[in-house]
Amino acid sequence: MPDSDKKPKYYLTTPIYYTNGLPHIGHTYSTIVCDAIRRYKRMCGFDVVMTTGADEHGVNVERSAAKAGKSPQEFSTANVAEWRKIWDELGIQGDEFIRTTDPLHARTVQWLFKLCRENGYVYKGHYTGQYCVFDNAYVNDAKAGDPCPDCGRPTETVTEENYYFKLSAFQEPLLKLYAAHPEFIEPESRRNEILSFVHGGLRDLSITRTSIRWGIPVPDESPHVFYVWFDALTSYLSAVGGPDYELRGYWPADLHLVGKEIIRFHAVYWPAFLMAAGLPLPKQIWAHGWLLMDSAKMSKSRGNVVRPRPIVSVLGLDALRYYLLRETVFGQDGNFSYDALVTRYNADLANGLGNLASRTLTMINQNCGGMVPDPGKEYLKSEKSVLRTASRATIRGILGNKESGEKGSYNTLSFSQGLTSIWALISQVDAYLVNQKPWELAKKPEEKQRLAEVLYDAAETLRIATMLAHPVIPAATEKIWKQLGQGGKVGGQRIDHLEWGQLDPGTRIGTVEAVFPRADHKESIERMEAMEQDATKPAIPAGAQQSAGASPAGAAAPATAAAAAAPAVAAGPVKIGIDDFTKVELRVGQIQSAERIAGADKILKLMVDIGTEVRQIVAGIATAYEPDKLVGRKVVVVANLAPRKLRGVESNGMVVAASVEPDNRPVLAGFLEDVPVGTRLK
RNA sequence: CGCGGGGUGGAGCAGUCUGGUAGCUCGUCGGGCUCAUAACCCGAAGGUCGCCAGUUCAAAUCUGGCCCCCGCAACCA
Repeated sequence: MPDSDKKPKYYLTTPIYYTNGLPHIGHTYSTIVCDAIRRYKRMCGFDVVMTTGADEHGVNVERSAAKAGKSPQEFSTANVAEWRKIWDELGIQGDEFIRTTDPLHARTVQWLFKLCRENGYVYKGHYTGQYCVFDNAYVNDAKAGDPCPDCGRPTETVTEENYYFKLSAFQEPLLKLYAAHPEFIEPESRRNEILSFVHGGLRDLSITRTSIRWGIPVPDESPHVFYVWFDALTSYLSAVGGPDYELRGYWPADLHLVGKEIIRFHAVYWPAFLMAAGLPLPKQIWAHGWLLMDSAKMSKSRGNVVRPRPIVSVLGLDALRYYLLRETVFGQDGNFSYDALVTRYNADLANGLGNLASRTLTMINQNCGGMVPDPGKEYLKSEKSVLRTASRATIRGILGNKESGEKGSYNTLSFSQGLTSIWALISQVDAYLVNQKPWELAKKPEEKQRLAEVLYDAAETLRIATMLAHPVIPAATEKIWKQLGQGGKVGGQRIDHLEWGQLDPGTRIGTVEAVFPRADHKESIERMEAMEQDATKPAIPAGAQQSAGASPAGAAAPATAAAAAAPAVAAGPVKIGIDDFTKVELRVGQIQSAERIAGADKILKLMVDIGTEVRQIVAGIATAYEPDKLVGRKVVVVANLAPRKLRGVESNGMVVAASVEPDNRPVLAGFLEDVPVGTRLK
């Protein structure tokens, strides 16, 4: 209502995700962190808008769509629907969901381009690179004559006309920006990285393509289409009104939360585009680290991808949220393992907060007639309660202190620190209860006053912990709030007005029930793993990446299009006919010599006698075999493989080896009987 | 000298910017309590903070050198 006009505005964004596959734990991490910040800011009285979205353009989508026999638009729409459904299940209420196929977004991109161009920061140029005609894509870093890494066909040197953005003109302005606003890039390590990158000089950026069709057209420049980053980054502006952003009043964004792999685009390109267009700059870019899989435990069950659904259905949404925000120091890389997840759940949520709520409220029910006891005005005013002092310190540590200028851990996104302090407070209440023994006080009528004091202290501290934890574990805290007999929603409270003593004596307690039932450690893990496997096997929409080896150990590498050059691996194993197999010429070869290649530690240069000739073959077996020990050994060779240069050395064939988990250690294929060199396998 | 992140009690981590008591969670052992979700509380064992040198009254923390591990990239046709 008119209220929202008065509230200060706060705008934060998740990256927009490349929707070629389904969200995994990494995407979930970024998004949940944003959601927690959003809830916190709401509780501080801000009019908050949080956006997330989908980056739908690019060659990979185009290709996956073709494979699925759909138009890119259809294909992408289906994926986006699935993403939205999952965010919905995860209780992420993004206020805006931006799609790059949205007409408003297209207009915004074109508008931004026009502004940059009018201001003289766009010029026409040429891009020359190695192009694979079959795959319809440029091959990065390939030299003339190199084959395509995807399909092995030769690439062609292609020159295409495109528009360049004069990024080079922004080196000084950017450095000035970073100097004037040290908080612009967080954390510090990332800021240093960007600083040195920009100091090293900036090259102009090609921002359009004529080789791609699935993208936003450049106005009046027919075959030109905008290239990923110019398109994707602009979505942050389109999400809050595009060219008419001033009407909505949310731009500039207060916070762009991104993964560390895409910090450069957000901290360098994006502000440069905006400066060129004369638009206001976002206030802060925060790069979080990656969530790495506990490889030893996960990889044996192949595929390192962990998805949110199984976790949520076994332990609940709050368990996942709590784990993600508590377990890793925000900004650094963290580990994910089911084992740690369940341990955290039981130790902190079930035994900690859940149990405290249960014991406190039960005692009030049993001894105080189900109403918050009244310790009397005098006690409430006095400084006697140790929990009062402790609570105040915790509140202050998390929310900060205006007078002293302390920021508070939530304000610096130090969620793990904030949560640690809340749980330390919870532990103090547990200790307090054991010391004060309210169950004994209850037996002595003369201790009635003391009993009221103790239980009031416990309940009030519980209330404070509940409010403080709410941004991170919204569902459970709402339940406890209700059990405490509090009106309204916790989420609707003003956390910045939180102080000791706001719990009214006489409040009737609600029904007490376990908020976080204890989980059986082993069984929970088994259930989650089983569900993960089930979900991975059958029909995930085409193009979903279920690969074992694709992105780094299933890491949280959300990213927008360009960063996620992840190969769109097609569906499951396809059966081939015998004729396909006979195309492969397998022969017995004998290694005549083997040597290391300078500067390469994984591959060996082999000379292999295959009967008709001696071939030079490069094999990736250096980590498992000593060169000298290979000489004379008989191996299986793919003899008709197209030549390929590896580390500058030409390889004419391939030595067949098993790739043994967990490290894909190569083990050479061979024969028990002696076989003449050159014999064909079929 | 390709880029980056690490090496802190059995495991996983904080602390390092702003030198001065090495902290947390889990696990182990012993004890207590019984209101509570077999929970909670107390205590104990366990660390030359990767190695070497330097600065300093004082170094996990600052400086220099070295070793090792992990991502990315290049090199697993």
